[in-house]
Amino acid sequence: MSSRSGADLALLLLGSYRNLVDEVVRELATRGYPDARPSHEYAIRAIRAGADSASDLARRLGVTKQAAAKTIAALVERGYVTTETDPADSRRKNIRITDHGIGLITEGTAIFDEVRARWEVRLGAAELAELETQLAQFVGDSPINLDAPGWAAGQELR
Amino acid sequence: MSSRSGADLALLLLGSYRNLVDEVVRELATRGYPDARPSHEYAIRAIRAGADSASDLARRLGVTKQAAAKTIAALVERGYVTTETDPADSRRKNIRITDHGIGLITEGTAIFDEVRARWEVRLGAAELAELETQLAQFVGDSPINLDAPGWAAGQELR
DNA sequence: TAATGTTGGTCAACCTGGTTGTCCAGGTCG
DNA sequence: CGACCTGGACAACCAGGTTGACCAACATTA
Repeated sequence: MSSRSGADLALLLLGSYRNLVDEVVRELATRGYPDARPSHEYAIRAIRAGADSASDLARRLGVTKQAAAKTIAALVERGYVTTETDPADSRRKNIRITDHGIGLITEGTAIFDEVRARWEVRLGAAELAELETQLAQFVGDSPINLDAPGWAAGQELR
Repeated sequence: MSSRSGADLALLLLGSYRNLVDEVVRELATRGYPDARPSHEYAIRAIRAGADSASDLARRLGVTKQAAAKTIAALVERGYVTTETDPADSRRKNIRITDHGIGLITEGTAIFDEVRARWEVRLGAAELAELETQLAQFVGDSPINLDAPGWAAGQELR
């Protein structure tokens, strides 16, 4: 017999995610990245991981190339990346991360880890590690590619 | 030292949520509710819990009343609720849940619980319960009202 | 080499689920 | 009565996706 309902579980998962991410976005804003959205972080990470063109990024993010192109446009606009046509293949536009972009994911990573560390204090290291293992099980058998958080958009803070 | 990064933790939480909800939506579709979105479920639940007008629902969901009105319009369109102006206060439009709407949350609840039960089998009842307790801690100290999942929208399955 | 196919990018239109901002009709209260 | 809430609706907008159509550039192969 369940102490909680499945619907509650969903809300708990989503709520935890929102808490974590909101905290990061909020903190990022105070550290000189006021216009950074979660999706920007994920996108820049994917680019750094090797997605050097729009189509590439699209595949890696699991979204259409049009969506990826929009994201890239936003990143360019905010100065996180630059693009220039590939000299070897003039169809491609190579993406390069700027120092500002590097700064964003560096700070982002740090803040994520800080928040996680706070959770660790509250929960205990072993417990948090186990929680992560358990979550990984749920995600692991997923048809969805975890490297593809197209669904990672999130909304603005209220 | 963390075996995982904070950013990974975020993805785990989001991924688990997505898995759970996608499953429910998918199953709901096969049971006669092909156009049901997660937000519909949450909204109907809120209505059932006492939100009998648009402004009411807005407050309960933590969104603007315009957003709530749009949601209600969608629910009406799909036949999950009906509205009629309050005889006592002709500004208000009282919301009533139809049988179809009741069916939706009944089935929805059942499916949520089924999926949770599967997770319980995989993890063990005690472990899942503990996981929920831990998550509740993260959510518990939140400024965000858990009864207000305005951020519960989610996207279409791909 | 020329024809055919594949790939990268872009434009345009649209959808969902939100947001402001403005406005008014209907109640409430002094 | 007039001065204020409050419920609802209209319009415009935004983010982050989606389809669909299309073209230019590279790749392949007869």
